[in-house]
Amino acid sequence: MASDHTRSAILAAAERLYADRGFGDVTLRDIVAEANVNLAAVNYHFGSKDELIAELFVTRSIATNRERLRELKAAEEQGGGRAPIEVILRALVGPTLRGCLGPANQRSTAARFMIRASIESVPPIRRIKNREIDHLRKFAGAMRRALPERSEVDIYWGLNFALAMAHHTIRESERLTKLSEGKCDLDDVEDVVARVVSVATMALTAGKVEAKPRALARDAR
Amino acid sequence: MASDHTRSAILAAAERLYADRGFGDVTLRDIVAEANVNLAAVNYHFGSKDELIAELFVTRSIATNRERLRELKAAEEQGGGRAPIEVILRALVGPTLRGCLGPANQRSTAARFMIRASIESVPPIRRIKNREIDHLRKFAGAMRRALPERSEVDIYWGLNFALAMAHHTIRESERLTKLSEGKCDLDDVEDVVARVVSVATMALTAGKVEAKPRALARDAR
DNA sequence: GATAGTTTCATACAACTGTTTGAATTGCAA
DNA sequence: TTGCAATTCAAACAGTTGTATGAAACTATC
Repeated sequence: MASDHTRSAILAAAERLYADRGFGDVTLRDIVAEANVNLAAVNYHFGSKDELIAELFVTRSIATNRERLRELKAAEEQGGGRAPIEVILRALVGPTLRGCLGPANQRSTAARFMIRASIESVPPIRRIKNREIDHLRKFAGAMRRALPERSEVDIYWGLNFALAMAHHTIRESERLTKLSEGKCDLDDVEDVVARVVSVATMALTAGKVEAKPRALARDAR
Repeated sequence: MASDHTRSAILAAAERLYADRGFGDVTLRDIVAEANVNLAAVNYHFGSKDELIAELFVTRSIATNRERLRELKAAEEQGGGRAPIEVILRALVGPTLRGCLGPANQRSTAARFMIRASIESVPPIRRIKNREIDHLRKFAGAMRRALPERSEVDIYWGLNFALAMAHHTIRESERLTKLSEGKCDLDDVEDVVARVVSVATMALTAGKVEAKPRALARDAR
């Protein structure tokens, strides 16, 4: 077992480099140089480059998913098995947005890595993403419970659009800032979350008689 | 000038291969084999691999942009310089969705190539995408004219969300089909367009007194 | 039909990639 | 200390990549 120092030095260096420069032009030699370890160490500790990338991604990925499910479960328990749709959506997109947006200087390496992973989809990561469906199904279930009168198709479309707005905003945050000449403040994460949740909620409840007219959910939770 | 046959054979072969297998694992040697031309032909006719990719992308890209602007202009002229927001949004997302969705067997190579370009963002393509901002500004302008009482920030967010839903749906169409077990019909393109436009419209008009209560815009245009 | 310009071709190049090897070193238990 | 396994290391390997070269084959013009 030993110190494990080399192993974690590689992980840290790889995450940092991938976050900064993307998967495309970071080689194993760059990583080992940054980590101050020998080239062969990567294959010794991880087996292959792809397995290193996969380990980085799954680690961050299950952390996000756990956070999502924690919020969802708390909300459903509090509501006796049925949570308001806004809160479900917030549990879905909140952790990702909070992880990936916010002031750049205080954005964690982990967050920047996940942004990269979302922009440049590299094979080992794509393989893992495909297994995320089961996770999403749990949210679809919660949403169905929250909106029992809504058709399943509409639920899935709402889920799709919610993820769309969250991921696209992360992925294209730079362009949105430039396009809006800074008027859209991507650093105000809670505002972004509120906007996404609000629009997704409208998408899911439009054309229905609402139990109670809701505010924009800007200050929910 | 000569026949230009080699040049277009390379373009066609490259587009086909990139569309099918992605940028990641298609080499120049694959392309020239598919095109039945010599390896050196690519550098002779295009200068470099990146310039070949760029030419493919800009060609398809300006075609889409032209189509978008044509629809936008037609709508604004018909409305005396101000088009309804639904029509503007339809001009924004319609061409892309129509180009990239629909029954797979009748999906053009060009469309499949653009989907790839949207999934795997490779450097030469990323550079071009960054110049797309001017194009989007024209839509932001039209949207401002359509919704003069709306704040600029809201306009940009609405634009962002509209693009988000369209692009994400294209990019993750496979996953949405799987997640919904086929219940979401991605082949019914006009339904997808209507859904995106409808949600984006709600995002842009919510909280305002609407001139007239609108239907879901499913049959607009 | 010679000439000049364009295009094709086989081949080589140079660089870089992830991975493997086998010896050296380290750390720890007996 | 001795012995053994785990780890590190320098070096090489094998493969692939995009690109360059210079001769050959065309093509059209005069």
